[in-house]
Amino acid sequence: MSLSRIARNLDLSITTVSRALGGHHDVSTTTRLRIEAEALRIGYRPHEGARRLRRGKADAVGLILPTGLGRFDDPFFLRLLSAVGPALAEAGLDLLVSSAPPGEAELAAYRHMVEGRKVDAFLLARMRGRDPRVDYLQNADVPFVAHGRSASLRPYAFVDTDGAAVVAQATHRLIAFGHLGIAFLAASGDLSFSTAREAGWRQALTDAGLPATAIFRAEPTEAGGFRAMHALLRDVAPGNIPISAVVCATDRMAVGVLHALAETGLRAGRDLSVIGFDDHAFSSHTAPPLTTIAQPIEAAGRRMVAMLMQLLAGAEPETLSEIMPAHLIGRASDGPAAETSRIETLKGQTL
Amino acid sequence: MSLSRIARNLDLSITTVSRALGGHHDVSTTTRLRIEAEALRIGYRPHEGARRLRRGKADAVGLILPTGLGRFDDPFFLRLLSAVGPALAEAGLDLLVSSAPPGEAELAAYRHMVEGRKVDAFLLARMRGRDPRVDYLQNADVPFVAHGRSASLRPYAFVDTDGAAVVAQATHRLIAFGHLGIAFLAASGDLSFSTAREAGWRQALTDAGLPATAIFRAEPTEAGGFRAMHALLRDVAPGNIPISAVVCATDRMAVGVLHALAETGLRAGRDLSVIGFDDHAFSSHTAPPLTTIAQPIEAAGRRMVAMLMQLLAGAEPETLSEIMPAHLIGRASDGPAAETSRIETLKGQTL
DNA sequence: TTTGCCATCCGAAACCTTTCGGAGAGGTCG
DNA sequence: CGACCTCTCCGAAAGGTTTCGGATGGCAAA
Repeated sequence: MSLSRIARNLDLSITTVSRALGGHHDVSTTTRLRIEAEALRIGYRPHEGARRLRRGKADAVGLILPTGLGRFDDPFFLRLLSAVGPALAEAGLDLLVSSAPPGEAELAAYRHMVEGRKVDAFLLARMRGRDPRVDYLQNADVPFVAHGRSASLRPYAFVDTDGAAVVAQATHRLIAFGHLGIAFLAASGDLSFSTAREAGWRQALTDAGLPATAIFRAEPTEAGGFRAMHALLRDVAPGNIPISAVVCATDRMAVGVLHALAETGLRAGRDLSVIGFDDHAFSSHTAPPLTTIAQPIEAAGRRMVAMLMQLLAGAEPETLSEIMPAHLIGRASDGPAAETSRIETLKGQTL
Repeated sequence: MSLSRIARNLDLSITTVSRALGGHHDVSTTTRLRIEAEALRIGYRPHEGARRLRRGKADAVGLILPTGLGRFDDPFFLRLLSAVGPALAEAGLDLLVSSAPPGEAELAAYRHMVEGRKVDAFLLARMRGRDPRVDYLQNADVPFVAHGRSASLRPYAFVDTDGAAVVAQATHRLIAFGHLGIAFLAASGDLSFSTAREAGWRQALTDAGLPATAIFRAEPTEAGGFRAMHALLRDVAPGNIPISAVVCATDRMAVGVLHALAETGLRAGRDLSVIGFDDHAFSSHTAPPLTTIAQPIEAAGRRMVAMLMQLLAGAEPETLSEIMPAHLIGRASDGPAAETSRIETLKGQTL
């Protein structure tokens, strides 16, 4: 099971066995062959732990899932994991996963991995506007690649989706449909993906000379979307909804919005247009099927791993960044604004 | 940063420092205090890798996510991870995650972790009827705890949901509603959770003297449920559906079924009753809100970790098992069978 | 013959921890 | 005074790997 065992069996030194198996040049072909045969015979596998101790590297990367309030379900992370796992494995790196709610516990989880030298680097997901994880890791001089941007003094390596551009595109689609009161349902919690998407919505409205005032925010879950839309509908006289379309920061929120509409007897896609973001598996099976935006999560995960390898090979973080395009998928939850709806909209612009 | 550094600074031996920090008794209080102060001063943290090498343990457990065909979204795994992560961390164990599609690649992933001595044990999820992972791990003598049961010669430690009992209960609810043609939509792929749930459905029908013939199967995804229901409706004359209710193996499938119904103009809960399983976050926001079954995933995850600790402490696998109850949540996707539907049902029993 | 070079091999240290088996000092007891 | 015990401490080995700095022997060039 160990180098010493092979060395003993073959009456060679441990050094020679190590160098033979390591593919170094100063071992004769005959010896190398003998060693390889013996290694195969006894089923030798290097002891990763010993190797890592000696090399001073953990050969592992950490990923700490930001648990939400209450239940934690977001398909985003699973899709990221399923792409990142194999890519990392291929590079010979282990993936250490933990989870913690943002806050002190989260930083403690990072510290735990860093101080125990369990990982060489991190993968960060779901960036926040001002992200304490970035500060900590930069200070501790631990390399990392993030999915998403956040405000930070020093640049870092990241992959991001061009949320602003594609949401602007989606908003223009609504404008072309004749909508005038187009709201944005933002995610609470200073999440940068939401900020970027909101900027796209704002830009599109401004470009069209429309006011970007109808913004409301909620937890980025189905329940959050439901509650927000429900509150909006409740506070307003029936038939007098101040908006005719809503762009949601996530598909999950859009599902909640759809539900709130259905409950009030409003038809999504006709009485009110709804657009989501993510194109999760359920999004093509809602009622009506959700018009949404597909972002390349799996590709982003693989790209993040590739960047991590470069970082570990000594590349400078500021040279590593990529913004990936997302694309709109038109389904049935949006459509032309009804005449009445247009009129109501003009009346009730303030929200 | 290391014991030797403390020892050097204090002019003591490494042994003494190790024993002081390890809480052994043969160190004088004075020395212990000096050592602790110095450790604090230089910010000493034991090197996990070195400790593990010496102790011959990895202090880590593996979890390999069974990637599905195509996209991999199932909220189940995320909920499991978010419970398992903190529980493991508290026990001082790391969680190594990877992902692989069932088959040769999956076994290779397990072998990779076992042979590289990266983990001491595994957590298994989504058991299959005849599960090669169980055989491999039992042969390799690696401890593990599974979520779900599977056919195996030797017993193993597991936590499972009592899917049969609760699905029987759900089926009885449908029977009480007057349904006579109650179908089961099973998950393809020899998944044991589906088999158990199917058994519950069968049992309830048999108890009620109803034939349990209407079973069809599909991928356990929204698309799978949609396609299956769509095919069923397409092959049948309108108004002549041979069933009036369908119990789905998972919520995701139920969402697909709901979609297929909506597309055909059928009203779930009135024309056809639908019951799911899992109570995922989106399930209370479908149209109509889904009647489903909540299973304690987070509690199961914590229980699995507790069992794992016992296993690592030397407990015998056959002494470790727990079957957890699940409970029905009545919402709006099921209801009394319509008169016509009852009649049609009697006509079209064969499916 | 000396010198130098190449190919092949190896001892020992290092990575950091834990632990076995003492050792020395001081006290107690007969 | 010697035997024995307790308290406190430590050297060295072990865990498995990598790697620095040689060492040996053979052979060709000078």
